[in-house]
Amino acid sequence: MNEINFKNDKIYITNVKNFDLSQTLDCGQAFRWYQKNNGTWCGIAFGKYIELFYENSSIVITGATENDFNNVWKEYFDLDRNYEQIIEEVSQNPTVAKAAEYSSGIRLLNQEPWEALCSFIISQNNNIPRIKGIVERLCESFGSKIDGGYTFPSAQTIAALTLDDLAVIRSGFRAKYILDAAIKVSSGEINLEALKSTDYDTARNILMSIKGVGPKVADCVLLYGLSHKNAFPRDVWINRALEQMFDGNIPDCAKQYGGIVQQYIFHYIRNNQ
DNA sequence: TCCCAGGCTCTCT
DNA sequence: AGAGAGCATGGG
Repeated sequence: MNEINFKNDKIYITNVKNFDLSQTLDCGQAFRWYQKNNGTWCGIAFGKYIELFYENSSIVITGATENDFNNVWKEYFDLDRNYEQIIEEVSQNPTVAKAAEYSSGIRLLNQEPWEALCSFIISQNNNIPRIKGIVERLCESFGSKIDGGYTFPSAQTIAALTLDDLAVIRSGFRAKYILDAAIKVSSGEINLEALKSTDYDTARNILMSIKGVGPKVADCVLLYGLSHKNAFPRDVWINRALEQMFDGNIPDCAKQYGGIVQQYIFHYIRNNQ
């Protein structure tokens, strides 16, 4: 099991398995992490900015207090989940084993529900570099300035805007979807937190009542923002992979940890044609 | 330049 | 219920 040490304003994660910074922060599950020239990863979540890097085979976090770590980052980086055991289980399928081996450093981030919803609405019919650009403009335009960058704007903040206001982020036809989501969430019509403990089918249908949210975006929100690890988002890449590697069917071993298997396959196919 | 992107809505059968 | 066009924008 990994051990955590707090020393000189740094947090050391040692003996952690299945946690590769590049794989985890740049695999298309979150859009606000970037790497400096010196290799350090930087990003903002839950209104807080941190940096991460390697030091003597440990992962080091700077910019976070011990309370931040215990209340936010430990859960965000899914540090209590045993990925080694999950990989062992799903590797009963040799094709999944290949994808899991290739992607074994990915941890599923537990992101803020509203950020996940907004980000994956933006993701539809879009490419990852451009998604990042739109999300960044959204934060710079409407988030709060903190050391290191801008926070992700709240649903309340977005709900108060007009389509003209949103034109600056250049999200195209998705702007009206972002607005509808913001209104439904900020008004309380949809309680995202509550959907964490709502059964998968019901939560998925509620999310799909938002304009611009279909099966795929709903599954991404469930998986990345609402702790439903069985959700299995199917995008063009996954459909391509399922066709090429699994005869078009989701492998049986993906029932319990569907989303984690999905992420392994997604990362594998994107980096191997 | 042209194709396509972590899809969805709307319309027409 | 299922198929297909259209959608805003810009990265590669």
